[in-house]
Amino acid sequence: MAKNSSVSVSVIKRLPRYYRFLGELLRQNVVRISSRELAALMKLTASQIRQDLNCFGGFGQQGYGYNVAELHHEIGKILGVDKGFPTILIGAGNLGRAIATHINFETRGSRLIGIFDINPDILGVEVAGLKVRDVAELDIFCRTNKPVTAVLCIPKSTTQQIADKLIRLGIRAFWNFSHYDLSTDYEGIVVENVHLGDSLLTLSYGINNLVTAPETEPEE
Amino acid sequence: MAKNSSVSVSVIKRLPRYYRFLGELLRQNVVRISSRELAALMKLTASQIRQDLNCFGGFGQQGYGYNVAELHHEIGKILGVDKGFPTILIGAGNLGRAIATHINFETRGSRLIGIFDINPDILGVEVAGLKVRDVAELDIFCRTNKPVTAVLCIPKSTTQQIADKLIRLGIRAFWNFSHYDLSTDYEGIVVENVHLGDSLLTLSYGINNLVTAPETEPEE
DNA sequence: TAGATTGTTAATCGATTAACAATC
DNA sequence: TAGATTGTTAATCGATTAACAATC
Repeated sequence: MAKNSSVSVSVIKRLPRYYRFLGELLRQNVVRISSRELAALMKLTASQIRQDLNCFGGFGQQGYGYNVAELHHEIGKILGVDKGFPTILIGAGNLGRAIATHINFETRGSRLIGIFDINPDILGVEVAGLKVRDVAELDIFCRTNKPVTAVLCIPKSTTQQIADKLIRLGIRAFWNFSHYDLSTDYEGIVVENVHLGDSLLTLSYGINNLVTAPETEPEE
Repeated sequence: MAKNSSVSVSVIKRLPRYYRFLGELLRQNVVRISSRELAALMKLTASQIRQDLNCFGGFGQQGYGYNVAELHHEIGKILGVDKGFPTILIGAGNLGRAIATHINFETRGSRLIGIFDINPDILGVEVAGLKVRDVAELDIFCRTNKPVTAVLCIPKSTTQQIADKLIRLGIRAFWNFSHYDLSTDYEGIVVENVHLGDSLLTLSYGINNLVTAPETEPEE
């Protein structure tokens, strides 16, 4: 059943996308789908879909395909969508506040239970239904509420130091938006570095190359 | 010189990270660095660094290594960091406003020149030094100012339609934050789909697996 | 049963790593 | 010159795709 030991990260990174597409199909009341049909929809190969799903178990049925509701549910279980891991957010600046209000944590395996900042001007302000607390309260808050995940929306200069402190306080997962590469190989700690700046630069490369070298073969 | 035809996306996605680390070294007044030293710093192999850089040309010198300032500058040129591609942002909700204020477009090849929304309550509000305009003005604005890039911070239901419209208005690049997969194979259009929700779900998977199956080999 | 489609093994492709001759 | 380190070719590794027997 649980074959999920050492599934490659390429596969894991595709799971949320499968989950999204299956959710959409479910909303459209599609009952069953074959790997071929799903592949066409998601612009993948049917082979890849079957390989990916078989890392976790045989969710399909020969001659029939996959039951959409069941597959959606199973992938949700693998991702832990309703685990509601208690989560805190550090840094209630522009980005932090937007993440807190814009992201639907509840449907993505998490539950936002605390927001922290150092800026006195912002303490007590309500964001996403939570009052912004002083980082000085972090110790007592973590001991009491045992958050598992920390969302970091803080300057790169303080990230490593805050991360170390949070690990000592029992945090086991980081969703890191700071411009700092948080090491991904702490024992027993999971890290998602986001890097929006890198994403924009990748786009810039694309534009630059579109304009600079549009013709692969000059015509004369 | 310009060997950059058909560089693999794996390599391209690493360029912004090289650029970041080299920028940091530059700030620390490091003059030269070998692929081995840089590899240790970035947790890559020296081989990979040399392979990656040689997709674009020989920036190093045998027996010496790489000049930090020069390499930083060259990668910046490849990424188009100072091209200042004119950019508009559609959707001035929580996320849109945070992106507008939080991202340093200027140092990442872009220049934010317009922000648009449909919500009458928000029109005219100043965000990142720009007054939020009505999407009804999009046509005239694009004809006048010829933006190249659009940042999409809009609901998934409207994304495809807005993207089609923007392509007709001359937009050639999308930085898409909506929960909709914008097709990545329009001819002559570049797309970066961000999907913060998928990122959070990937983290959730990680936590779920940390807790569910921590021991690879049970001890008895 | 016949048709369809999976689960899974084998073949291919691409990306990463290792090795080393070229050269500063 | 000798030592160091690149640029580049060759070897390895992993991920994707193709093929097909199993089976619903």
